[in-house]
Amino acid sequence: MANTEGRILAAAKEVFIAKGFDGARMQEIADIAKINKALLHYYFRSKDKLFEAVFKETLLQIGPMVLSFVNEPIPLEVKIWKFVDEYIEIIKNNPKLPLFILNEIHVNPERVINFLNIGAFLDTDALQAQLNKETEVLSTSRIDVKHFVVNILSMTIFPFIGKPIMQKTLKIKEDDWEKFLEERKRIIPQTIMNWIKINQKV
Amino acid sequence: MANTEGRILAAAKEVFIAKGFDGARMQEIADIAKINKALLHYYFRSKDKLFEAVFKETLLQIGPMVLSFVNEPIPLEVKIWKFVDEYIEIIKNNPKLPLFILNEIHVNPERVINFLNIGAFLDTDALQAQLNKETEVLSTSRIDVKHFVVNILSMTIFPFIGKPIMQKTLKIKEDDWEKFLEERKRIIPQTIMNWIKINQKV
DNA sequence: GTCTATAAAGGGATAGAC
DNA sequence: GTCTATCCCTTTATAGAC
Repeated sequence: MANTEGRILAAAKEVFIAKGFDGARMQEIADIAKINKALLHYYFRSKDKLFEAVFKETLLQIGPMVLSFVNEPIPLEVKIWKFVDEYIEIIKNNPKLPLFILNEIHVNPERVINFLNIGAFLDTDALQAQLNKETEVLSTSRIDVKHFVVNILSMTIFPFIGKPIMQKTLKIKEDDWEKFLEERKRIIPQTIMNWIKINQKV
Repeated sequence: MANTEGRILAAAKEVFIAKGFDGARMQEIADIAKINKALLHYYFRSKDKLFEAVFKETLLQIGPMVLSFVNEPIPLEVKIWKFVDEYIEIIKNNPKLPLFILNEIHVNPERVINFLNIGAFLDTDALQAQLNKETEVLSTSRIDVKHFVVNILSMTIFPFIGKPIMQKTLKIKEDDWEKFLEERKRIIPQTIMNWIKINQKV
């Protein structure tokens, strides 16, 4: 059967993301990987080590992919559209990932803190410079790069994290969720650009 | 000593929020409440029942408080400012609450699904009507209430959920966090209002 | 109501055969 | 590499004294 280590990692990823570290059971991971518990420990010494492998792999997979072009010299508006579009597509394929990562950081910072250097490089100074150039052209007041980044990330990621509540509160049926996400690809850049464009000079 | 049940609930809330249901230990709750494990089971039959009590109480406490004025007939811009301001203040006092609630919904929907009716009433139709009136006056194209609500909630709540990553990526020191939140009280309404104001008619 | 002691089950980890 | 059997610690839950 196809390589065991790969199957274990895939199964572990599935269970850890669905249940979190504390809720995950080695037995369930073994069952899904179609092996027994003992073999888990043969490949990865402990639950901690297995989690570490999964978490590291996940961050390496998702981190750089997204931010690769953020530091590149392309027009601001294009950058925003591209970022939102790509990010939503990626998370659509891994909708539970953001909450999983954020929650593990929360409940056990010590366990994951070592890997947080891996993803998420962002040249804030360069981005702030690009923002300054943009607002200069538009003759509007400056935009703080911190709030710029937080606004975009928030509006892009939060709908996935809060999906059940969003669906309930706003009466979005599961069939309409995909359409809703497509709308957001348009709405988010629009919201950001409009914010920048009429930000009155004081 | 002050009423035991209250101390248990307070201790349980603290531990459940910090560690999640799966990570929480009855022993730790007992220690913090300065009683022994047996007494926990005397007051609340099981860990599940105790969690249920805590979760329900938490939702009841936070849900209606926030949305009480959202359905009221006050000007849109005032409503936005007030909402963001009050919401940020409330979460500042319970910064771990949003992630806790969202994660519990995620890892165990069955356990919490019954209580989700409690909070979060929102008259979306009325709010959509108010938005329509606003864009009519401004002669801009209509705003979808779904994205309106999601945008505001996202930008308000997400910074708390992603605090460690925000701090790291954007180099916000702990001392500056409070200031950062104060800035957001101004930035979020501004972002939303600007979005509405120059949303071009097609 | 509150305690100590202990049962009962769960779950991570290991030994040892093949 | 893979399995079965089992160890042993942790954790929830209960029994029973005071």
